[in-house]
Amino acid sequence: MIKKSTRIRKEEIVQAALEVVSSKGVRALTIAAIAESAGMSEANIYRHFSGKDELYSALADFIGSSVMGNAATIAAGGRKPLEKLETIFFSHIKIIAENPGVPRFIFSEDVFLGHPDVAKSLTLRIGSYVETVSGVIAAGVREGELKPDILPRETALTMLGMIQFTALRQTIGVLNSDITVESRKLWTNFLKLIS
Amino acid sequence: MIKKSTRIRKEEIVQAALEVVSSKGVRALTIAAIAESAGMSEANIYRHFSGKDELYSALADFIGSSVMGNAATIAAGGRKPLEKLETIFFSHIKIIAENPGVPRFIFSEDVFLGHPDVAKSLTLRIGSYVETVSGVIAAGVREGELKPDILPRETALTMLGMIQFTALRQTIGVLNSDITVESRKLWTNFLKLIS
DNA sequence: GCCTCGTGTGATTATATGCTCACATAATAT
DNA sequence: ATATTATGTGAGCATATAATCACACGAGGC
Repeated sequence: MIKKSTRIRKEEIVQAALEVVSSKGVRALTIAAIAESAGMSEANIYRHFSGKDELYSALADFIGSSVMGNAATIAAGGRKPLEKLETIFFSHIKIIAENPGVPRFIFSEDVFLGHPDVAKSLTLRIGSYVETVSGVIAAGVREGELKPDILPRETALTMLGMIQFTALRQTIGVLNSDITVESRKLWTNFLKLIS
Repeated sequence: MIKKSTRIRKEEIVQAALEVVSSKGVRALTIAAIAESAGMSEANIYRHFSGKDELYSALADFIGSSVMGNAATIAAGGRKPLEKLETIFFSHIKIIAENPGVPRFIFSEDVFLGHPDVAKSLTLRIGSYVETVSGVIAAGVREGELKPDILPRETALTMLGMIQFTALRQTIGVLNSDITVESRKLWTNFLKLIS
């Protein structure tokens, strides 16, 4: 029996939870499944998290900070708007491709109908994500890289919808080709739409 | 105690199930919840359906035929492509607004990770839906209503992503304004993107 | 009217799941 | 070295859920 600090164990447990979601879905995110994936007893999960609610919260924080913060960093960079947009798009796709659990968790019913506090925090993050992308698009319009008459917010929502729908299609297995190939086609076409 | 024919009861049960999904999510789609919503005993559900699998199958058929068949009918009509596209968009939004359970069920994990047969049938329907919309867009391009260089399939996916994302945002409560208002803005902007 | 067969139900079972508890043991301070 | 504290675990509890069964009953054919 090996003992580690709570800090380490918490990270391990969150990682294990994310793996479970990626491989078997949010529906299968049971304490037993997490414990098995993390290689420890169920009771030990409760030694580090008060319950499922706190675990969900930690998972949301991890996903939120590591994933959505990414877009903000890119947006704050010094490149041209269109370049930023493309980078945001493909890094988002990459995250989805590597870790299907991320979009599944973020938009899961378990979170939004079962854990209101977590839902609230995720809602805020999604909102700021939309604003970030909207800002980049608005800048692109101002600088003449994009069509002059498009609405930044609605265009941002369209782009995020495109990404989210790709994630969904991947989850349900409708994507026959690779997600990277598919996303490249989608981006090429989106460029024609916005510029 | 009132007795009705199996045919009637089956419809009632499917309706009750859809109501449960709409109000409490797929997660809450338990036999007990359906029984309560339909006003009958749990055991009576099994009198008409062999189990949850058959029930899911019936629900998928109902949604598929009544909802997705709609787009095909519109597409087969005699109007101009752009008009058709707009009609498809707003009737899809209307369905979502009136019955949030529809998109929830169609893209639910419970279906795609728990009921493979149902998933397969839904996958087929989604595919033909994408093709239908793609066809309308292709016609629009040919007739000069839409930009000449856009890709029909990718543009169709973008449009459906926009719809699906709206449904998701409605489900998780990110939509502050009404879904009809939101969808009008999105469509206005989408028109600018494609024409 | 009444007989039969399909329709309806309360009680029950088996299993899964979130969670607790008494107890064991490794790490750490003294 | 020993005591203390935090970490780890098997066993068990309460509840929820899918499914079954014996039995009750109502509608349509005669």
